[in-house]
Amino acid sequence: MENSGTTGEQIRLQQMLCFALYGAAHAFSRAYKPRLEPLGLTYPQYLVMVSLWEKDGQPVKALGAALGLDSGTLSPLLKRLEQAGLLARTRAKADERQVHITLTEKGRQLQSEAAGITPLMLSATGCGLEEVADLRDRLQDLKDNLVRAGDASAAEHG
Amino acid sequence: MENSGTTGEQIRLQQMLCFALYGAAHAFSRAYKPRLEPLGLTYPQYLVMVSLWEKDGQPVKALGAALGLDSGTLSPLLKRLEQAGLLARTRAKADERQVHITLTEKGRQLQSEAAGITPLMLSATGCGLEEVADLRDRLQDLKDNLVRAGDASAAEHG
DNA sequence: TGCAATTCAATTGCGCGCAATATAATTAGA
DNA sequence: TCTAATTATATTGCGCGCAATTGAATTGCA
Repeated sequence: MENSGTTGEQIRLQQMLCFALYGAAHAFSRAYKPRLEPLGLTYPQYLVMVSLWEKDGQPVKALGAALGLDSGTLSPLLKRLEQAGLLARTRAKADERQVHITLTEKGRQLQSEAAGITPLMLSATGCGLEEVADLRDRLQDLKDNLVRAGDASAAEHG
Repeated sequence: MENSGTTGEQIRLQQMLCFALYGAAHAFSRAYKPRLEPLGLTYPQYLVMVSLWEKDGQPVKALGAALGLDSGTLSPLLKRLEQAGLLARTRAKADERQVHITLTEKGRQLQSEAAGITPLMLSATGCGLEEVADLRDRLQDLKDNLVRAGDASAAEHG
């Protein structure tokens, strides 16, 4: 378990990895907030924009796979970014089920406005580059393990 | 910043610590879900119960401080747990502004039903005990740094 | 003592995050 | 070819998470 104590011990919030993760994730979101507010973005919207700056023209499905989100989350979020004039949603001609997300000029320009955020956030972590990279890699492995464990137990039970 | 690349490089989602954290936190919540469903708890509700199992009779304020949540989140959540018969909310006689949260017998009994979850989650992480403890401590430090940075910049700007 | 400032909890409003469902387009198979 | 299954996206409903506001109780200070 995530409780690193002996079997039978009382679980303590402060001992739980999941709670440390929960708190750190929220802390990140709160730390980003005042930096993203001038850009008119929420933190999840910022992650979507980062994904689009990296690869423009993705269909919703691919964006969802990159971000780990489904259409129930992305559809309304993308609608808000479209309303804000940052992107366009266009039905693919080849397959009309797909909607491709394309940045507008305004959406592309936002990248340079956001460029200053990353160094500010790095300094807010109080960590060095290798420390950040190491933590990131550990968290990616942890996530992969949790997902795999979920898949395995789902497979067992039908 | 959290991007460990050279200055001026394109930010990539997969390089960002904040995104790894975001994904791992969601993965934890998803992994807990099938284990908590039989108990009728959501993941945040489970964290509240863990806090109450550890220390019963806390006022809402103290619970919020322990969990990093405010009354806007806790009030409705606690109301649901009360409806489920797991806890009671009682106005403190000494200070009628405070509401103390006390577990019911059913709420206390749920602890033993939940006892099996922790070892299952530990194995789902695919990590050893020291690895889990180390990651937890790093995340707690990271959170503290992010909170401090936020406090500092808030103090600067009034 | 009396009144302003503070504190605690609840409420409102909005944006995720996700399960479940709906709808439309495409593919696969009899 | 005609239909059943699958796929992509959107919608609905509910529970967080948080800012802003409200209302009531308490504290502090003149």
